[in-house]
Amino acid sequence: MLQINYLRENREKAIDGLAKRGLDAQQTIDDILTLDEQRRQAQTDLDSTLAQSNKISKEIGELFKQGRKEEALKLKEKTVSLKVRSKDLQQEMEQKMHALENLLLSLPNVPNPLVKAGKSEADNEEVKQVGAIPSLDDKARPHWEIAEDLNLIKFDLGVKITGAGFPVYQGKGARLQRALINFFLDENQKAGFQEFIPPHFVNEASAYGTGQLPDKEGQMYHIEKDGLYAIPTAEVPITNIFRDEILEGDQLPIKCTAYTPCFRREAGSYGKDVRGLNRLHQFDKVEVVALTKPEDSYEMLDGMVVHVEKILQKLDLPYRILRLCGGDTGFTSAITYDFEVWSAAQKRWLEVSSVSNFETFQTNRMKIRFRNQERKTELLHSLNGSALALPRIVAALLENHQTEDGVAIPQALQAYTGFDKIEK
RNA sequence: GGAGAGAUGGCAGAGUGGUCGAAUGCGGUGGUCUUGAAAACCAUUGACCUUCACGGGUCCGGGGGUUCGAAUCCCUCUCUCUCCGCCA
Repeated sequence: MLQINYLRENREKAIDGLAKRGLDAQQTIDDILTLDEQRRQAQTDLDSTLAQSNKISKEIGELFKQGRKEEALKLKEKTVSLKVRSKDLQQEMEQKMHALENLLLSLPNVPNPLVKAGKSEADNEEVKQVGAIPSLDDKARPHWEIAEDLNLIKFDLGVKITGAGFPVYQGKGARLQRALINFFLDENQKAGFQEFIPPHFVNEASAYGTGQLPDKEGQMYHIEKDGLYAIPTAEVPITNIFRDEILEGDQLPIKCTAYTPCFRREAGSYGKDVRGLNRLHQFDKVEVVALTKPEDSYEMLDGMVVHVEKILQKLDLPYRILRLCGGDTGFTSAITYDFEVWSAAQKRWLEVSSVSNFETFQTNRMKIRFRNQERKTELLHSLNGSALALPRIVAALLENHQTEDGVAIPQALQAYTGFDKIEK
């Protein structure tokens, strides 16, 4: 949620910025500013009404104490009109506040100046591409064939037990999964991210905090009886650790990492490009989350980008980095870098990580603050990224590193898998 | 699942209708003293809204109610603890 202060002072900037998302926000922002004005007026009126009635109440108390009952009862009558008035003002203020908040919630984050205007993924900028794209012959097989053939992943078995999009990993396939999780966590830890194991279900307040609710309700699995949601990413529980907290300057920056399974309903995204591991309802991901002072967040963002790059390099996977255009940048993000690895058999890029700076968009709603130099509370910046999402990494590993009779395991991973190749 | 107790400031813990944003202790910060530190002493120390400012307002788990007035009374929800049952 954008800060009302920011909009008061940066009306033009916000309108111009949001235009890069293809959004004409002028009317909404002007409505917000009007409501803000009205809300503050109602607040001031309410405050002075309450001040009057507080004063009278004290006087009544005083009179009763002195035994001057008559005068007290007379004074009581005066409060009647004040009471009515304060109730009205209270209602008016709340109504303005809700209207204002609803409009505020409807606005996405204002993109960073680096972000280019654009409608869709076609307009994303390629920042760099690293690693040679392997030229496999036409015999190159897609990962779902390799996985089934080598008994690594059973898609049908998942359908039997649960449903489509819930694969079963087995044998070396399961071991590879565990190896990758440990490898990622170790790399993140070496880079200074503290490891967490959070709950895999969150309550409503947490889902609102990171912005899954109210909009993306249909994307989460919901356990109605207990009011809980299965997490779509570790970002949700991890960021919520700090909800309503005021941190001291010397605790910053905060860097966390966590492995969790992620659950997504992916409603409406059936059909193309969802075969095999490309899109699942349950998948594994290792996430990194950071909280920084406002002036440090872009340095942190750059550091996180470099960090993810290093991991991909260790896995010998060709990758490219995209800076998403306005239209493709997520609702809550000010700037997002997507990482994609080359899928040798599908002959296309697969997104494996998304690193974003949310600035104060998340922390505003969650009230994640720190005490600045003047000892005043100030909102922190929040960032997160995948380091990394497993399924498409596995897909790329199987496809890119396939051999005549199996799959070769990258050097860096061998200490974790305990084997250097997978054969039939 | 059954029975009971409770939720107050960073923590501990008073407060059962009026001047209580809230005693006291600990902790934090600043200072005095000291070569330095400790101890001691002094001062200070919640968040939010509003105002150019003075000031005003809100917040004692959440929501609602009674009252001129609620941390204090009533209703309701959530959570925590103790005992019993069940259980990885």
